[in-house]
Amino acid sequence: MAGKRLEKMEENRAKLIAAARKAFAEKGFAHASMDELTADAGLTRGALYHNFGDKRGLLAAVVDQLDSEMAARAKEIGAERAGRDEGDMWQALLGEGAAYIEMALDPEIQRIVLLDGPAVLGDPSLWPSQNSCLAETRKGVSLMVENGIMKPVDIEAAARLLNGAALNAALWVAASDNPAEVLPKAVEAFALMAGGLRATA
Amino acid sequence: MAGKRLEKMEENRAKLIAAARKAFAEKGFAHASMDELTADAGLTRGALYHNFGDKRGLLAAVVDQLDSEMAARAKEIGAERAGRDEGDMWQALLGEGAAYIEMALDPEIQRIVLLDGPAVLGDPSLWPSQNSCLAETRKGVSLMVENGIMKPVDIEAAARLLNGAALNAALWVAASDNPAEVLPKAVEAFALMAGGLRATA
DNA sequence: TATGTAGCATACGGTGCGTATGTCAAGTTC
DNA sequence: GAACTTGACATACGCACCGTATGCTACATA
Repeated sequence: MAGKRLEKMEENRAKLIAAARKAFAEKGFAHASMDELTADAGLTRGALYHNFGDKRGLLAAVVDQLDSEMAARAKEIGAERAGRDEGDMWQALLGEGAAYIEMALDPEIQRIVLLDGPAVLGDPSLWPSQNSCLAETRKGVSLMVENGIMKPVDIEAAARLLNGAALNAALWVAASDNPAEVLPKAVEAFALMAGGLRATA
Repeated sequence: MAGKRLEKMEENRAKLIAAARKAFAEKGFAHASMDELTADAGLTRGALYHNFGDKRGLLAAVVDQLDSEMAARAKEIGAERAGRDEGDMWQALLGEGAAYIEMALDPEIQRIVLLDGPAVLGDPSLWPSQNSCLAETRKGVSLMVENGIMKPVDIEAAARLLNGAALNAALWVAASDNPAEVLPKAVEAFALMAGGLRATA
C-alpha cells in the first residue's frame, strides 16, 4: 500500500496534461485560462504550480508528450513503407516525411507543437525533450550517409531542413481551402526536394 | 497647410511601429507591455488602439514592414548573385534562400516574423500582407518551371517548402552554439535539397 | 469667428498569472 | 498505534495588463 501518494500524483499530472492538450489546442496557449483548465481536470491552480512550476512548464510537458507520440507514429509509418520494399531506407525517410505532414493536420499538433511551442519555448533544439522527431530523422539521415545512400551532407543540417520543410508544408496544407486536394502536392514536392540529398546512383 | 493632421498621424504610426519592433524583438510579443511601448514612442495606449485596433493589429503592421524589407533584400541578393553568372535564375534562387537564412539570424526577424508571427497571426499565407517573401519565391519558382529549369512541380508547394526549409534552417543556426560555423552547413544543405527540384539536364 | 470632427489622452473594469499561506491525508518513527 | 512530520494540493492576495468608454484639444470647415 506504499506509494499511494506517488500514484495519485502521477494520475493528477496526467489529468492536467490531458486538460491542457485540449485547452491549448482549442484556444491557443495565450488564451487558455489556467483556472478553467485546472477546473476541467477537477483540480486547482495549486496543483498546477506545484507540479509544473508555471504555465510554460505545463506547455513543455504537453509538447514533450505530443512530440514523443509523433516520433513513434512517424517511425511506424516509415518502417511500414520500407517493409514493402524490404528495408528500403530511402522509402522509410519519405514515409516519415509524409507522416509528419499528415500528422500536422491535427489541430492539436499544429497549434501546440508547430505554432505555440516554438514561440513560447524557443527553437525545438532547445526543448527539454530534445525533440524526438528530430532525433528520429537525424538517426535515419546518419545511417543513410554512412551507407552512401545519401550524399555526405552535414547530418544535423539535413535533419533540420527535412523536418522544417515537412512541418512547414503541413502548415500550408492546413491553412489551405482544400487540404485533401493539396496534401498530395505537398508530399510530392517534399519527395522531390528530399531527392536532392540522395546520392547520385 | 492642409493635411497637417494626416502628416502627424503617419508620423505617430511610424513611431509606434518602430517602438513595437524594438519591444517585440527584445521581450517577445506576449511580454511586451503596451504601456511601456507607447511611452517609449512618446504616446499613450489611446493612440495605439485608435491606429491599430489592438495588440495583434500592431504586430501585423510590424510583421508587414519586416516582411517587405526581407523580400526586398532577398531579391537584391538573388539578383546580385545571378548577375555574376549572367542571369542564372537557379543561382538567384539559391541566393535568395541563403539570404533568408542569414537574415533570420537577426533577432528582430527571428523573434517577430518566425516565432511570434505565426503563433499570433496564424500561418503566413493568412497574413494581411500575404507574405511578400513567399510571393517572391513563388514568382521565381513559377518562371523556372515555365522555362524548364525546374521540374514541373506544384508552384505553391515548391515555394512553401523552399521558404520553410530556409527559415527553419535559420532557426537552427541561430539556436546553435556557434552560428558562424554552422551557417555554411545550412546553406550547403539547402542548396542540395533545392537541387532536388532542378530539372535533370 | 463659430462649430464640428477626429486623433489622442485619461479613467475604469475585468481577467488572469504567480506567490504566499493554509490544510489535511499519507508516510514515518518510536 | 499514536504523535509527529512531510508534502501535495487548496485558498487568498497582489499586481500587471489588456481593451473600452469617456473626455479633451487642436485642426479643419463654413
